[in-house]
Amino acid sequence: MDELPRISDSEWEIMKVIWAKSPATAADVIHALRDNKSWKEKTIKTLISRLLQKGILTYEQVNRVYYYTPTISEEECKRTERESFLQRVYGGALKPMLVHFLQEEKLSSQEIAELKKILSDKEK
Amino acid sequence: MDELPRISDSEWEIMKVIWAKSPATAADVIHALRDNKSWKEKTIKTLISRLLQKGILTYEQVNRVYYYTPTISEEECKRTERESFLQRVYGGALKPMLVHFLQEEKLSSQEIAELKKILSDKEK
DNA sequence: CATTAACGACTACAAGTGTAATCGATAAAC
DNA sequence: GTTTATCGATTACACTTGTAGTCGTTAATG
Repeated sequence: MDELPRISDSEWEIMKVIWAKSPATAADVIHALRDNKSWKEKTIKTLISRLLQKGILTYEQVNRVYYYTPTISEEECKRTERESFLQRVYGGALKPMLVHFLQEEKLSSQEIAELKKILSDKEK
Repeated sequence: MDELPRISDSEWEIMKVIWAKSPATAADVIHALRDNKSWKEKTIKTLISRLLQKGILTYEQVNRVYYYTPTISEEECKRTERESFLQRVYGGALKPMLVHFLQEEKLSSQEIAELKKILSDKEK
């Protein structure tokens, strides 16, 4: 993969569904998003088409049903997004970003313990 | 401020300069970005105009020199971006996002210590 | 078989973005 | 004073994004 194309906000919604249910049909996606998104079916179809064009999805046709599969892993996309967010908003400065998130958001004490453990492990 | 408009990637570059040097002229921005961005002056002017239109900048004219000032604080914009990133990519799940960042990126042992302290304080 | 329903393909269209160039006014330089 | 250099305002233009609608084919229904 030479250059990974941008995935827009709306496209992310589609991708999250398809990553979760890997060979997914358009109907699957429509069904999965029916409740939390007020998109028309056609809108979802359009987004899927664009993801195909961008090469982020492929499909396999079985009895005239299209099964869509991601060509990029969710982890890879997430990493790209993390990098781009970190760069764009914090100029790449990791610690200040983490501090903001930690101070701003809520975490259970169990989650805090896990994070501390990760940090300790990292400390080596 | 009712609805805060989106700040695009390029616009962020401009804003970072202006936040850093609060009443800034176009020349200041052009100068600050000359090295790491290959934008033409006109491009920077356009971006500044759009930020004005969006109401994210105001200007004060002193002897035909325009001094631009942000109307929104950097912290507020960062918070918005953090929220949007967290929501879009991780569906709002804070801990997994933090785990990814912690595992993937480099931190000095001092930074690790600081983060652990923040976590401990949070634990209360 | 003919009608209809469903699906993907193609078309639509305005707003936002990246990336500038041109225009018009005015200030600085001769 | 006239020319020129600046500066912001206006215009340009293709691509992306959000948000669908229409078309043509084919499958299911009757």
